[in-house]
Amino acid sequence: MARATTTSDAFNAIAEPRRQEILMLLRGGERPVTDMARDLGMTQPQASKHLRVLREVGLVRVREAGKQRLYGLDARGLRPVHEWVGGFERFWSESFDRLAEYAQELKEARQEGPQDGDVQ
Amino acid sequence: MARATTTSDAFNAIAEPRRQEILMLLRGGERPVTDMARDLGMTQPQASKHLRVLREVGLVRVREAGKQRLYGLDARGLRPVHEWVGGFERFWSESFDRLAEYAQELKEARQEGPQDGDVQ
DNA sequence: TTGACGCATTCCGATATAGGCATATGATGG
DNA sequence: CCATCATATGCCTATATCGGAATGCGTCAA
Repeated sequence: MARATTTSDAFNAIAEPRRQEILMLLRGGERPVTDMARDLGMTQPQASKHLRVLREVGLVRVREAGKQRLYGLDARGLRPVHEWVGGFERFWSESFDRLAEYAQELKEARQEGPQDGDVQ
Repeated sequence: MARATTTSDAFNAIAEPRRQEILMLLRGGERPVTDMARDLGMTQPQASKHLRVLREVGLVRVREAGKQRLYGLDARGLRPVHEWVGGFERFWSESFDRLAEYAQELKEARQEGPQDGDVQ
């Protein structure tokens, strides 16, 4: 098997830096493809492809306006992501304490038995 | 080119469902590899590989304990992700309203003249 | 020392990108 | 109907997975 499809969910879709840029840009309002491509320093096909992915996971929507296609943000799909990550909030707050805790455990372990240490 | 490396940052690392499961499981405290593999229904090599990725992006740390290697959560790396996604919070709240808003803007724009857009 | 156990790594195959480039498709204005 | 602008797609290459199976390696107990 290979990696999960970029269109499998919001997590995978926003993993790409370029797509993150697009989403941030769209917070400023709807915009046509070529404009975005220019502002973000990418080619038009590149922008179109990334927008396609974002569209497939529902993070952006399109609206036809004459020759142009205005892409707009539909951030609802980011909410689940925010909540999932938020489920770890208390852990990154405690991180420092926990590190100290581990250091402590480490010393104790050393005196008791053989040795150990942080690997990595 | 190919997709960004899974170890390039937390965004890419947590895009994998299996790794999400691991992180969730680790909220319960440190655990040895085989235990996790069993509980999550994956092979030991699979668990080891995913843990390696998580280790490389700093989302977990290891501690040697005799034959075992205890993996523990280090959620600090998730904070930036949470904040980035949080930057869209007001948008998923307004989503519905904005859709209506856009429809409105659309009509107005049509009567005025050409078009433009918010240029960030 | 030997064997069992816990974990990491390596090799393999199938797959899905991301980017570059060329081109097809659509709508618009003469 | 034609030329043009705005987008979407198709094709191609290099690359990095993910899973599976086999194996290497360090630790522990008898």
